[in-house]
Amino acid sequence: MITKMRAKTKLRKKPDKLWSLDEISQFLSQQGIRPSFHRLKVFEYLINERTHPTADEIYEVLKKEIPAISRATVYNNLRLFLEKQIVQLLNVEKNEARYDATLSWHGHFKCLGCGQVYDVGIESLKLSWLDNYQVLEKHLDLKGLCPSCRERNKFKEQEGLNG
Amino acid sequence: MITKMRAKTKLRKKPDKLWSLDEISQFLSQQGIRPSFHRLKVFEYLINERTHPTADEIYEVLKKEIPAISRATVYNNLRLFLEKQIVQLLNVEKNEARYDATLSWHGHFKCLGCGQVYDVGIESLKLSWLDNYQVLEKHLDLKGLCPSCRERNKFKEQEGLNG
DNA sequence: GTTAAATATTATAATGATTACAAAAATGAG
DNA sequence: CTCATTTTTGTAATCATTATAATATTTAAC
Ligand SMILES: [Mn+2]
Ligand SMILES: [Mn+2]
Ligand SMILES: [Zn+2]
Ligand SMILES: [Zn+2]
Repeated sequence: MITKMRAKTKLRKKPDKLWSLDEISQFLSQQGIRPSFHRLKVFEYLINERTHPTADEIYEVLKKEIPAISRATVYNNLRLFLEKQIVQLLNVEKNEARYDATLSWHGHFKCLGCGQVYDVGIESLKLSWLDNYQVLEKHLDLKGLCPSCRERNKFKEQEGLNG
Repeated sequence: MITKMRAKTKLRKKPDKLWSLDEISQFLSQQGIRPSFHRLKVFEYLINERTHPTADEIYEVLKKEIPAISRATVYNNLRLFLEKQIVQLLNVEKNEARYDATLSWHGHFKCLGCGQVYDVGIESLKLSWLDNYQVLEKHLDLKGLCPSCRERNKFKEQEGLNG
């Protein structure tokens, strides 16, 4: 009964403690990025929601609180974050750039049913013959169906087995 | 002297034997795809060159031999190949769809210097918590510098170590 | 606190890869 | 050969993103 701790964890999880605007402001300053208001809000969304949003998703959400915000501002700031290397760009799906403020090495799973992008823990990865290659970026991208979408599609799945 | 066979292999390799148009025609027919001439040539390029080309690269090459060919035809046939699942789509780089007729599980390395896309062998990959998820696609995409581009950039690399 | 320079934001135009569309050409069964 | 189906073509449309130039805001100097 003592072993088997750590229950099975959800793949995408909000951070335990949300970042305050003050903390974000400090962090951006440390990184040599001036903490303008819109900029703070874009980063806040990335770091506190962790939903791997597209630029447009961020724009649509922020527009509710800041009706004057421009789509270009969101794109501009995301580009800046990429240059400064405080967020990473995900290309799980073509024509759908998504952004992630988590930089530690992990993979992504996109559900083709609901469209959500989940984090995937990577326990080990062994590659052949990369001596002398300088690896600057690594991306592991999976696609498929999450448990609930799979449940909803059970019928089709079984159909596939026969047909 | 008997051990240590198999010298270090290049990451991207042309197939040992090129496919003839006849063999390709047969293969497409088997897959329920009618082997029109342009279609054959597009697939021939993918299967015999193995350079992970973009649609436009294929178009530019085929145009030399078939001046009347249309860019739309290349796109149409690539889309058909994807639907029929005889090629896979690579999203290593955003806004740069590349196509690969090798379907076995392997990763890709794109050199940021010369732009070439190499195959990477995957010896093992262990993921956490994907029970109940149905994985339909897996992509491992790396970016960096290949040995020769790295050599050419040695100066900059060392600069980075100091500055 | 005014002023001037630097930076950020905005609205809109431009880009570029891909797709949609409709007409023309090629193919194939009968 | 003839008609129906498929393929190809050329062009227009789409859509995410970037470029541009004007306006607004922030910062630092005086
Ligand atoms: Mn992530
Ligand atoms: Mn490959
Ligand atoms: Zn789902
Ligand atoms: Zn290179």
